[in-house]
Amino acid sequence: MLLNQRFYEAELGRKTLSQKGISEMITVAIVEDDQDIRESLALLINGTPNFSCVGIYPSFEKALKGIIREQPDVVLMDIGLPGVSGIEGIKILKEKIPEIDILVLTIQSEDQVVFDALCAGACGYLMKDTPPAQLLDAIQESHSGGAPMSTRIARLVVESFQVTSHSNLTQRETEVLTHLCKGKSYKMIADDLFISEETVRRHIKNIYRKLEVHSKSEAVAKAFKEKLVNL
Amino acid sequence: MLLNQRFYEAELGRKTLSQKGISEMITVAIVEDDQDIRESLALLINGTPNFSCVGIYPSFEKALKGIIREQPDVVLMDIGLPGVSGIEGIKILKEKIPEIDILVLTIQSEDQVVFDALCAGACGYLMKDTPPAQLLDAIQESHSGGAPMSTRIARLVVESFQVTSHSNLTQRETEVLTHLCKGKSYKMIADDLFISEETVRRHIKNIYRKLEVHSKSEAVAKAFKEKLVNL
DNA sequence: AAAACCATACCCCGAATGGGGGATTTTTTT
DNA sequence: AAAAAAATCCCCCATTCGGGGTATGGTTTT
Repeated sequence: MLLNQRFYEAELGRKTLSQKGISEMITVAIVEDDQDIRESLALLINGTPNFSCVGIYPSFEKALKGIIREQPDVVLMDIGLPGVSGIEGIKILKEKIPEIDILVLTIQSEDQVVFDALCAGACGYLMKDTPPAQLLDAIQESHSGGAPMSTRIARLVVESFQVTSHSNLTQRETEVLTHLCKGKSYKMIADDLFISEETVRRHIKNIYRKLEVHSKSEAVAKAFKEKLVNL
Repeated sequence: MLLNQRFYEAELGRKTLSQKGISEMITVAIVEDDQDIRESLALLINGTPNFSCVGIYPSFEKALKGIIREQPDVVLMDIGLPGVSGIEGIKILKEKIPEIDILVLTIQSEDQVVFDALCAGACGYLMKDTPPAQLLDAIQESHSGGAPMSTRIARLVVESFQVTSHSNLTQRETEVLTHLCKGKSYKMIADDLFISEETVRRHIKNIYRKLEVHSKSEAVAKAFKEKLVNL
């Protein structure tokens, strides 16, 4: 059977890791609404040396109490849960147990979901098609202070740092916007750029038109969100 | 000279393979000022099937022309380079060849350097103590659209998404600040929170005092930079 | 050469903002 | 129960800001 086949391969992989000297017992809790996946995961974890599943739950509501009691090292959390969403669950859990490592394991890969999960406090993000051996590695990695992510997710996260967004602002306008983002007033910007306050006003008018905003705070907010400036 | 010899061989190798139409070959360039490391890396890469080193350079200045000519798939880049820094180099390279994957390989692990490198356009960040096998995996991973990072770096990156900073703002003040960060006016905030504009004004006065700022744009800027709000 | 764009600068005016007071009620902490 | 903190509301006033014009000189594109 395919499932058992996977487990077997995974365990082979783990043996290799064991030989490398990784020998701490890692306790894991699972929050996953699909029964098959949930139980497969539990089998995988309990069937692997140095891994122990200390709780399997079909929803966050049912998980919270047990997780607080068991204090597992790592929680495998689905996102698309009934009732309290995985994202909300992560927030709540991290508030109760700040040092816990929450590893998202889901089929959802929309950018916003990924970022929401990480903002909420997840330490890693894996797609459900992750092979068993890699999943075990990822749990280990989470517990070792890492942040395992599926290939595409990792790139997504890294690219979020890059200022890609080319607005249609001119160089001077970008310069003025940068000063706005430092909280400067018209007058201060004028002094910094050695131009008249009226010119600053003119640039800002154009910036507002191009960004479709109507105030400094809105412009600053947009600049930060869309990474229009290099501070 | 050894360097030229290797370089020559590398180039020959690549051309031959290209002619044969073998496309899974990953071409790599190395920018690293330490000669020992540089040559070890080249040996490792050239000694591995499907990897080919198509240029090794001791500085960015010496690398730029060759990299543009060779168009390698992946560049292994040190940060602490003489002359043009690795960070600057990444920016320049990504501007010239946007699709190139730049993998930082360095001993520096200060948070700011890591973020600077990623902002500049690096697709991954490895410490120099990465074992050879993992380094090769990381190069492969970079080329497959991933973002390989050393354990600690990955966690650092993921944690950067989390709103850790607990300011001394009250709940209501944080709420008001959140609305400011959406670019709302006093009046709009008052309407949203069902309180008078005067109360909004009062909250904002207190926010300014606590954040030590004197305008909306400054407050918004600080809120974004220190992740005081959950947008 | 004409047109378009950019950076510069000025005027007017009403609305929004920031800083200074003071005050009451509710909630939380001690 | 008392004290402290938080949230609510009000007034005054000078400054800043946002939107509406207009204009000139320089560059770039067409």
